[in-house]
Order: sequence, then C-alpha cells, then structure tokens
Amino acid sequence: MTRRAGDGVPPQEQVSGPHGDVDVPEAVRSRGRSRRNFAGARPVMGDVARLAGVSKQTVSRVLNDNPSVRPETREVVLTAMRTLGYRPSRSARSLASGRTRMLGVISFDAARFGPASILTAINSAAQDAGYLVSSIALDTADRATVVRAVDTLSAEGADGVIAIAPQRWVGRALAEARLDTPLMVLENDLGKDASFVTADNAAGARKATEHLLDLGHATVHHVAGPTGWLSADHRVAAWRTTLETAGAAVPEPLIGDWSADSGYELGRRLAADPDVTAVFASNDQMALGVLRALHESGRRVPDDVSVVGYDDIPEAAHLLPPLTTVRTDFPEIGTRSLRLLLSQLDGPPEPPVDRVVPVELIVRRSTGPAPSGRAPAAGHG
Amino acid sequence: MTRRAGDGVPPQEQVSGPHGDVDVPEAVRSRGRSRRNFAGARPVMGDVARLAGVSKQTVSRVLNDNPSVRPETREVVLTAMRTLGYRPSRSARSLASGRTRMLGVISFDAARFGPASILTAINSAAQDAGYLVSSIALDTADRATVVRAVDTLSAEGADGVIAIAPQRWVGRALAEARLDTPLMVLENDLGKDASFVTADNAAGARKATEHLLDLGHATVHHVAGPTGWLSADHRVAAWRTTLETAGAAVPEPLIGDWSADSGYELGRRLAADPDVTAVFASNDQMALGVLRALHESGRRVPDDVSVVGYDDIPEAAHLLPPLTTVRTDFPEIGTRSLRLLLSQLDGPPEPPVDRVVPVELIVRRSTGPAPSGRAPAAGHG
DNA sequence: CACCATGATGTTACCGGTAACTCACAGGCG
DNA sequence: CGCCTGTGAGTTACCGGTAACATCATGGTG
Repeated sequence: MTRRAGDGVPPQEQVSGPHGDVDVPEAVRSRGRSRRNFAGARPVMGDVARLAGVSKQTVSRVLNDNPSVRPETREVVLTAMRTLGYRPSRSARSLASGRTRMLGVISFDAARFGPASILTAINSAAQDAGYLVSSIALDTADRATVVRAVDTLSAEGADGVIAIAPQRWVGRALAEARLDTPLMVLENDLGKDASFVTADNAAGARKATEHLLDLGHATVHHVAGPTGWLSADHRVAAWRTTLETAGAAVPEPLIGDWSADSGYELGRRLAADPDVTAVFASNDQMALGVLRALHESGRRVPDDVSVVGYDDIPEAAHLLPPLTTVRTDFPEIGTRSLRLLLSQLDGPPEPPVDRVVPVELIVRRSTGPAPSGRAPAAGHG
Repeated sequence: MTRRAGDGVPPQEQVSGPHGDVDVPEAVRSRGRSRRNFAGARPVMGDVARLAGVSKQTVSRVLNDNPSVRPETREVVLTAMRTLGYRPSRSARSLASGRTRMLGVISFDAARFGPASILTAINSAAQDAGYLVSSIALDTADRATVVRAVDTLSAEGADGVIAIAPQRWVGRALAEARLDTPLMVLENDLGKDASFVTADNAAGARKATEHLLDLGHATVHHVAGPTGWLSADHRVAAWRTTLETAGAAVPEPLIGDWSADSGYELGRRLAADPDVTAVFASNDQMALGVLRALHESGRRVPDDVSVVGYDDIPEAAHLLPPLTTVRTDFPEIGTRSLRLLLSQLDGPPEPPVDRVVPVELIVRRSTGPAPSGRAPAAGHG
C-alpha cells in the first residue's frame, strides 16, 4: 500500500490541504483497483483524456507538441490538464520512449570552488533545457569507484554523462568504462575517445608568467599542482615554455598539493632564497600560503616578491595584498559542455565548437616591478 | 529508431560513434519486434529469466531479496544476470513500484563553500543508501522559481526532497508549495510543517562573543549577514543576548551582504572608531574584508583589534593573521538530514533525532587580549 | 463524381519491471 | 489415507506513458 509516498497521509495533516479527500480514505484505497480516479489521486493521462473527451494518444500529442493536433483540440486538452493539475510521469515516459531526459554528472572534490561552480552552471543550464541532473560526488579516488559511478549513471538511464575529471588517470578510467551514452569530460583530454571541454591552462600560465617577466623579473618561480593533474601539468609546461622563449632561467618547479598548507610549506623555502622575486602559484590557495610564508619571513609583497595565483576565488580580491591571478570562467566551462552534450544527444555530432575556454589575467596588487638592482629590463610594458 | 541511445552500438565502435547502425540495421530494427535480444542490446529481465530457466517474477524476487527463493535458484539467477551483464531499468522499476529511489535537492548559492559542502555530503550519503540525487541549483531567488523547482522535483517523482534554504521567505515558499513527498529543510525552521536540520547558530555566535569578552574586550561589534537570513538573524540575536548577559554595551550591528566587499566597507567604518577593539563577523568572507580594512587603516590584528569570523572556510587558517572562527560541520548537516529523510521514507517518523548540529570555536591568531588601558577584566579565561 | 493524398484522431501493442493471485507439491496431523 | 498448511515458483494484470498503424472525414483533381 505504500505505492506512492504520501498517498495515505491523513488529509488533515497536510498543511494547506491540497487533497480534497477529507473523509473518504476508501476512495484513496480503491485507487489502483478501480479504473476511475478519485479526487486526490494523482491524475494520469487517461483522466485528462476522459475529461477532454479525446483519446490518451491525443493528450500525449499535445504534451509533445505534435503539430498534427487541431488548435481547438489542443486548447481543450490543455484546459483539462490545468483543471486536473496533471503532471506527466517521468518514469512512464522514460520507459516508453527510451529517453530519460536525465543527465549524469560525476565530480571530484565537489565542495571546492572550481568544481562547485561548474556543477552549478551545468545544473542551471540543464534545467533550462528541460533536463534533470543527477550527480555523483566522488571523494575516494580509486579506479573502481569511478567505473562504478559511470556504471550507475548508465544503468539509471542517463541520456548523457558529464564528468569533471581533473586527473589524468580518471580520464583513462572513464575511457575504459564502456558507456552506452555520450560522455563529456571536463578538465581532461581524452584525445578523440570522448568529447571534452577545458579551460585554456596553457594561456593562463603563459599570461601569468609573461606578466611577471614584463615587470622586469629575471625569472619566475613556480609552485605547481600535483603531477597527474591535467591543469597542473599544462600550466607547468606553459610556464616553462614561456621562460625558455624569453631566455629566462628555468628554476625547478616546487610541487604542492593545491592546499594552502602546501603553499605555505613551499613558500617558506622560496622566502628563504633572496633570489626569488616572482612566484607563480598554480592556484589561489597555494598562493595564499605563499603570501603568508613571505609575510612571516618579512619579505614584502609586492615590493620584494611578486605573487600570481590561479582561479580567482572570491576571496582573492581581498587578500593582503589583493592577489593578481588568472581567472577561469568556470560557469562557462559548465554551460559550454552542456551545450555540446545536448547537441550530441539529438542529431549527429555538430561541427566542433570551441572546446577550450579562454582565461583572463586579473592584475591586482600582489605583483609589481622587480626590486631594483637585479632587473634586467625593468618596468616597460 | 532512436529508442535507446547506443542500443545498436557495435561493441568495437563504442567510443566515437554513438549511433552505430552502420550496416546491421536489421538486427537493430528487429529488436522490439521479435522477442529475442541480440548481442549488444541491453538485456532485460526476460532474457535473464530465459537463461536461468525461471520466470521473470523469480528474477524480480532475486533482485529484491525476496526470501522465498531457494538459494540454488537464486544462484542460478545471479549467475545469469552476471553473464548477461544485466542491469535493471530504473524507469520500469519506478513505474511499477511507485518508488523512484531518487531524492531531490534544491539549493541556493550552490557554488559557495557551505552549500557546496552540504550538497556533496548529501550526495555521498545518498549514493551509499542506494538513492540517486537530482539537484536543482537556484540562483534567481524569487518565489515562483522556488515553487517551480519543488514542483519539478515532485513531478519527477522524487521520493523525498531536501532544500537548502537559508532565507526565511524561502522556507515559507517551500511550505506553501504543496508537495506530495516528505520535505526536509536545511538552515531553516518551518515549525512543525516540515522537518529541518540546522547548525547551532546561536551557540556559535555565543561562543564567538564570549571568547572575545573573555579576552577582556569591553564589548564586541558585529558585522551581520543580511536580515531575513535565518543564520544571520540567529547569530545577531545570540550575540546581543550574550552581550546583555555579560552586562556589556550592545553597539548597533552593521549589516553586510556576506561578501568580502561588504565586510571591507563596514570594516572601514569600524576601523575609524578607536573604541572598537573586537569584531565578530557573521562569516569568514566579511571577516576577510574587515581584516583588510583594518590593515589599510594601520590598525593591527590582533594587537589593536580582534576579529572572529564564521564558517571556517579552508582559507581561514592561512589569512593574515590566521582567522579565529566558528566551524560549522557542513557535511554533518548534509548526512544528518539525509538520514532523517530516509527514515521518514520507510516507516513512521522516528523519534526526533537531534536536528541541531553543534559548532566549534577555532581559535587562531586574529584574536587576542584587549589592548591595555581599556580592558575592564583583562586576560583571565 | 470516383480517387487518392492529407490531416486529425483513435486503437493496439509494447516499454521493463512489480503486485497479487494461483498453482504444484511436500510434510504434518487426525 | 485424506485434508490442511506452507513453500517456492508461475501467471496475469497493471503501472503511465509512446510508437506504429488504422480509421475517417475532407478536399483537390482529372
């Protein structure tokens, strides 16, 4: 008897008393046994059809905007739907049509700013497109878990899946989990095995590095994210290339784990080296740690050392000093990937939209000209 | 013919060609016409039954752990399922059983640290319980949107709904939206109209205020969140009560909008007043703004002014100086609410679990003894 | 005016499961 | 030895929609 939750709720308890079955619990119970529905039971397509004096199929046509329904008929049906407060059942619809209008999203570290922003954007955009989003947040990061998540979503009948997969191995695991629906991978690059969308990490790192070089710093030290993270690796590569192109020395990058703690640790090392005048950290948290380490060592920012972060978290503008950083348009990543996925769902793959989202350098006060005395090309651009 | 995406996918093609009906359209077409399934088609319960030599119903029983299946039979069926790689269809299951095993979550500001953490926790916990989570992220905050979201989730057949509703009016809107499934409201208080879970805002504000009073500050200034936000209002009330109880003066609270910007604005006002020695901000972002304003005015923290934040965002420990703050256990809010909701789903409401999640004061370096000369009860506690 | 294309709607079967009922068979009991 | 009971499995109907096909006016054409 627990068919639909709430079916048997004592009517008087239900706040605003939507169900009119005041004292006829029998009516409720008889539902499912007799063909007729009673007030209070969720109306189904047949009820609408009966009230409108048409067949079920016509109601279905109205629901799906089928053009071959006469306008007057459509109106009658719509009125009946409104009168009854009819809502189609997604389960039934999915079962019959084979499409669930449900998208799956797999994300890692979903509480962090970047992923959370992407997730939110996907959610909003999907809602606008009439899709529901089922998300699976993964914390433990082992291969089996990833495969299982994909499997779950696939079994649930997701029409498509978006995975926010910042680590390389996750991308590979995703590629292996053979999925019978379109897959879109974010912050990763599966070659031609799947569609992907990513921020332009290379450009971001290049801009940050060039900005510091332009300020006259002899070279730029780098606090990198952990190896194996696509974004970290791409940024390291671009940072290195930029330095080489400029003919600057390439110091060994210091590898952190994205946390402010690790930034602090590494920052202390950098602070101890008087030659260090410019630091580019691969995210704002680590930059924050670096700032603190520098501060504690008595090295002033930006007078003695310039610091650039990455991501532009909301706090960045108010750090001491306000942090120069590379802004990633996370929402854009989300919406763009959703658009791409949806375009895959109906019709053949569209012409390649731009899968690389541009980034922007936000200059604030944590960067400044290299301290005089060691600037080879001080203060131009 | 596009019934199920990937139905006819030749296994070897899988990845890049979603609709692989290249040259075996007959096989694909015959599906749904003939009773037999072909390799590549998603196996259904009937296939398992045939392979296992039992009836569909028996397979269903195995699937649902029905005790009246002989162990040997169960084994045979399970083997058949494994062989075929069978996964039950959620749509069909929902349609027949009336339960979707899907939970809806409505959230505001889902990219912010608190909501995102709660969301993630709910997600993980739901997954463990075998539920899928469909989330709707709301940005525009008008009543109609809220009602529509609830409506959507309800129509989608969610077995239950959790709403992260930090503002009072949202709670009311939720209560009005007639919902035929259990509703759980977070960070809000609907009286007895719905279940809720919330952090202990009063205790947090009290702890923060007492901490500052104990340090010898004559009184504590408050940078509040916007009126109408439950947490903001509760914190203001508790802050006021605590001051009154201690016999301290109660300055007019300054009202911000949670952003660091607003904290900065208000912080400048506070910095200009030499009587201000202790500030309690209703979240860490605003505290950050206050810190910056104080810094720019040359007032040292904590020597001249002590600052306490709220939330303990990951960055708090590395601000300059590291921020004393009240830690809210967001994940706990998420998991607890999920537990409560699930317990409502099966069986009658359980004895009231504790719906108020405790908070913890994290003392770091942004607070210190009141500057000498004006401390009425300096340095005990 | 018969003929066929067309548009609007109804009929029937089916999607993939579950609920309720039925049935065959074994053992306990009078 | 016949009847009752209970266990394990099968049958049938049904959930609420959609697809494919059938039906039936209507109207333009030759």
